[in-house]
Amino acid sequence: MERSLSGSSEEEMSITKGPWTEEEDSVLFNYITVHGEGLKRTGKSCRLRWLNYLRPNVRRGNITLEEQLLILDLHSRWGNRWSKIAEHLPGRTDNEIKNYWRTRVVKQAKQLKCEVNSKQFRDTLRFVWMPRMLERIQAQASSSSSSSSGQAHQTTLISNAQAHSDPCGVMTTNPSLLSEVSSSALDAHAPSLYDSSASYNLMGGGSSSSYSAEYCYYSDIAGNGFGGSDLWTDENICFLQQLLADHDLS
DNA sequence: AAAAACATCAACCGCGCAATT
DNA sequence: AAATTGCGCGGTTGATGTTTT
Repeated sequence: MERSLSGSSEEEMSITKGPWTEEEDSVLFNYITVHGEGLKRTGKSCRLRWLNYLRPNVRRGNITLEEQLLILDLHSRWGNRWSKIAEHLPGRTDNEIKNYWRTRVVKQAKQLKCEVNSKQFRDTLRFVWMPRMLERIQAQASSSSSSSSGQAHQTTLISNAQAHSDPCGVMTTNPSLLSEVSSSALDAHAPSLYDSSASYNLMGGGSSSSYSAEYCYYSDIAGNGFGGSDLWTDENICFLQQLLADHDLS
């Protein structure tokens, strides 16, 4: 499998293998001489501590809306391939993403009494949560653009969100992060848990007409959308429960 | 104020693959 | 070619912090 190959980034390409040189032995020997064998930790534990905590540029906490959106999207393609997903979120570890998924997304599925992998819940994420997140991201971008340098960024967001008609085009909003999505969306090798004809089209039309139409309906009854800084509010959960109940009737 | 319940997140575990002996 | 060792992954646990009763 690709598992162990997945870490084939530049840094790891330069890893030295094979017999140790005298110089390497010397470096290791000097290091241990200075610092001692010290830690009563396994190599595995040290590695984990370094990767998830001590490594420079590692980011923890406050997962942004853009990151949440990206996680949901990439998870819909790759499932629980946490390390692969993490490659697309600079500074985030697979562990952190996994935790986010379990503590936030799985929790919400439970509240909605859905299986997290059920079509019902995946569709809810896809056609309700993700468009909502996108709206919020756009709203943030436009509100922050009134000051300083946000102007160009906002223009990009809006033009991308409205111009793209290809599947997942809506996702190509943030030049820094979300461009990852569009490139991976074009990757023919990327398996998707969803059928390939579906799309994130918010405006109706396209190949996912039934869900797009539903989304428009949801949008109407949802009024101005989800408020607050957290999308996973009680209010929103109630809304979704209602939504799913209605959906069951049809 | 204390206890219970819940949420979060760092760390551990076992497995499978790859590299090495 | 077989056995051993090392590594990275995903699943899970448990300690700690926070909220609710």
